[in-house]
Amino acid sequence: MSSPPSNSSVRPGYHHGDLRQALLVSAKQLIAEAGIENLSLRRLAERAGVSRTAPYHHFSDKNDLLCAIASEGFRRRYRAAIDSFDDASKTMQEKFEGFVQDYIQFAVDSPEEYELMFGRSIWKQQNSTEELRNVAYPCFQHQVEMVRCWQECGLISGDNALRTSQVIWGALHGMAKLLIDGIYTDTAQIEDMSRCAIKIFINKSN
Amino acid sequence: MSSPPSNSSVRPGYHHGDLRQALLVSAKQLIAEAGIENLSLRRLAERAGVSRTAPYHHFSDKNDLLCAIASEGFRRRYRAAIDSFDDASKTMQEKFEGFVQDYIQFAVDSPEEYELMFGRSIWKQQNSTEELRNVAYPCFQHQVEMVRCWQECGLISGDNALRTSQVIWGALHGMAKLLIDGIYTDTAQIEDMSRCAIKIFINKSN
DNA sequence: AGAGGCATTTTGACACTGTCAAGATGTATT
DNA sequence: AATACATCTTGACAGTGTCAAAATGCCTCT
Repeated sequence: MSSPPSNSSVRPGYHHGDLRQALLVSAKQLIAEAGIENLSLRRLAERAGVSRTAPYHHFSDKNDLLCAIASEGFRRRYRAAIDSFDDASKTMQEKFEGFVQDYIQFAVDSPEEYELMFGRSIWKQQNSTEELRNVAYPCFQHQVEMVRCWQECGLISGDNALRTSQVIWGALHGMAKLLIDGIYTDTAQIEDMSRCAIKIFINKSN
Repeated sequence: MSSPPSNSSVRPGYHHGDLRQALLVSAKQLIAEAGIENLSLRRLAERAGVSRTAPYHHFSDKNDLLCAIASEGFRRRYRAAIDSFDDASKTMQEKFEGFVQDYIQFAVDSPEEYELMFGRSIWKQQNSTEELRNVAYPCFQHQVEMVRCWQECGLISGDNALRTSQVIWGALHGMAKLLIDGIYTDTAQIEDMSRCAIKIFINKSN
């Protein structure tokens, strides 16, 4: 019954101040620690020091919560990708290599967050929130535009940017998934794999 | 309660006939209908006409059941891949194109089964059964060997068969996942995407 | 034949989960 | 101060996977 004082946060208002934010923070923690499948709203509430149903006043659903976390992830990824691509001190090839390596590295460094962002749970059916779509689609779009640039400058072959982008993203996504899902077990090969992928996608004439 | 099975085949245990097989069949049905996340052992048992805990005498775990189903999938996939690759009437290029298209098609046709076979649930941690590993690893290995052949005959570039195979499989897996997870929504583009992937991976000189 | 042995199945229970309906609480507005 | 409102809690329901103990039916050995 009486829950332990539950350390963690300082509560400004007596109504916990900002539960929504606290939940998001705790959720990201829990996910990073124990994986998505081990995230339960009840434990989350307990960790935040509130009752089991308190979260329902800030998120309509468990799915709603997950979408909010994923949205944050996409925002971060998007910004990182833009910053890297707009870095004037890099050549186009360096940008491409950076994109590939950063992508894989992100997935390997934050497997649970990656799983959440691209997993089936939030994209299948009508599960995706409008907020999630509003931040994720531009992120996908940006990848297509980068590929178009790399094609126009001759770094990458092919004429259809969308198709090429789908294949390249597919490759990165697939390798990332196979790695973090435990099918590619040897994580020491990551760098080699990335290099091999880069070599395949870049025009041979360069 | 019911009269003895006067008809049909001989089987070991007489209680149900062959519960294990019946469970596998029902499970595949349920998965195909409602997805993996909606498969519960209890509903499965109910559909098979037994009590909730009966399945536990044929599968140690829910995970054990899932691994058994996935194993079947791998066996089927493996045989199909071998048959296709050993078809003497095909050129090497036709074999490669067939491999790519068949792979994507399999995933799109049986999304739930594909999800189960390559999803994180059974591969993460120590979840994978020995039986599963014994049938899946040769399947993966076979892909590497095919890539080695395609490299040796000059169809595909690169010298390291393992790395190249990882990238190619990654691409197929990634595209498949993005499709069946609902991120690539336009399924009409599947064929175009496959063609684009083939074009990228095949040596330009051909 | 009978009797034990064993695989199979069931009933009951436990600890979880997400989520809804009502009520209680504190804060803000009038 | 009184009222409105957002927030939080308690209680409850229907699920879930899984364990322990008991019941059932078939097989084999003597």
